[in-house]
Amino acid sequence: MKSLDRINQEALILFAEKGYYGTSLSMIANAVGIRKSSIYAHYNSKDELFIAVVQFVAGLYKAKLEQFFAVLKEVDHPVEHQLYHVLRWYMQLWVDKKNATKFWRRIGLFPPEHLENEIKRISAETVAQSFHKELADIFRKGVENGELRNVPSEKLVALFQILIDGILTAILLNDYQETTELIQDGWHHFWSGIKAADIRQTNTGEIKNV
Amino acid sequence: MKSLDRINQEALILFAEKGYYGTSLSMIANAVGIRKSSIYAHYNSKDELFIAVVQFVAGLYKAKLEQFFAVLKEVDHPVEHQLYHVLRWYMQLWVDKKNATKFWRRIGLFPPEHLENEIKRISAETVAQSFHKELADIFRKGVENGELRNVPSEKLVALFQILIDGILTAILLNDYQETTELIQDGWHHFWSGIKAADIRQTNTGEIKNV
DNA sequence: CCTACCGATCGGTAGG
DNA sequence: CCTACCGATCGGTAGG
Repeated sequence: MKSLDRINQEALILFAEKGYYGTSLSMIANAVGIRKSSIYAHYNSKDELFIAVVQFVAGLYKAKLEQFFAVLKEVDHPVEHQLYHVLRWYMQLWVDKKNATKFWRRIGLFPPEHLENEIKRISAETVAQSFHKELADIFRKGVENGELRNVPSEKLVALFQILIDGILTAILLNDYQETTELIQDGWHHFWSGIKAADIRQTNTGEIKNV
Repeated sequence: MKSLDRINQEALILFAEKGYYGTSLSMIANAVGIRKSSIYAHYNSKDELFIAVVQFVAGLYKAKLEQFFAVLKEVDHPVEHQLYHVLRWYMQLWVDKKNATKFWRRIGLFPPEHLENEIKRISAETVAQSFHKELADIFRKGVENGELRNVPSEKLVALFQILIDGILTAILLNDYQETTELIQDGWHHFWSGIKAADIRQTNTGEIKNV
């Protein structure tokens, strides 16, 4: 693996675990096995390295997101199944990319303030907007075909985001390894609240895997 | 105001905004208007000051929590109203004590690792356990009197916590000033999912204030 | 990618 | 609560 990639990788781990101010360039260099000053062969400042890591994670999420929704759209599942799979996919991302997720959540909630605007811009342009758009499309379809109650899709996206953030917070706070039950229960009750009234409540929560 | 109180107050603001490593003792001293070394008349180390702030916020939350639930138990509201008021009270705490809430969330999700165990111990002993207990009592009552579906109260507490954390994350991420709509929508859908089946869905979301 | 450095700031101490 | 100071480490540079 190239030295630049190793710097980015170790920087991601350390920034995720200790934050921007809790991570020094010496710590990153030590983790890579080089001298601190060698980092400056690749980046002109700590801020530049940090933003590069932000871009790296944003690009990773963008790729995963596009791939997932492309596959999801190929088959014509009911909205109920589509949303459940979005939830499962999102949480699987946490399991697969813990460092990236922890980093992303940290800089989203508590960014170093002199980089806040740039972080929010990158997040919006690379990930947040398209994720929001894909979700809104699914919800709109669900309202149109009668699967969902007639609620504005913007509102449904906001509610779904609350569910996602709530579950992710629980995972981060309690350091869960096993998230399946949490996701299933959370989904079950969320779906009970948004589905059209003519679907029986006793019929929810029995979703099979793809 | 005493100098010690001013140190605690400015430390809380700075730790909340910049975190443990992003806040230096000089910054705190500057904010108070004293010299850095004067802080050592009150605390023996940065860690000691930080933990004192943790204790202060924990004590604040404990007092608010005990007061709120004492009042809540005086009147015999339906579980639906009780839970909605818990949600409203919790979010009002955010509005009233933004610094404390931001600090509390930061140290809960991303504590400085050498203080992680102590922070979690203080949080559990002072706030988290009793909040959990009060919620479980309400849910248990709701299941017993038939207002709620027959779901273990532990599970209902976890779901309610997801709702709270999801809403709080939305507020922190988007810097909302107006949280009323988010809370009402979130509550509406949460309640639709947990209420007993014989209550009509169209009857929810019309909760009055106390 | 290295050695050798820089001024600034860090948490913390001595002594009053 | 102050002045004066400590060694260690910070982000960053010069020069190879």
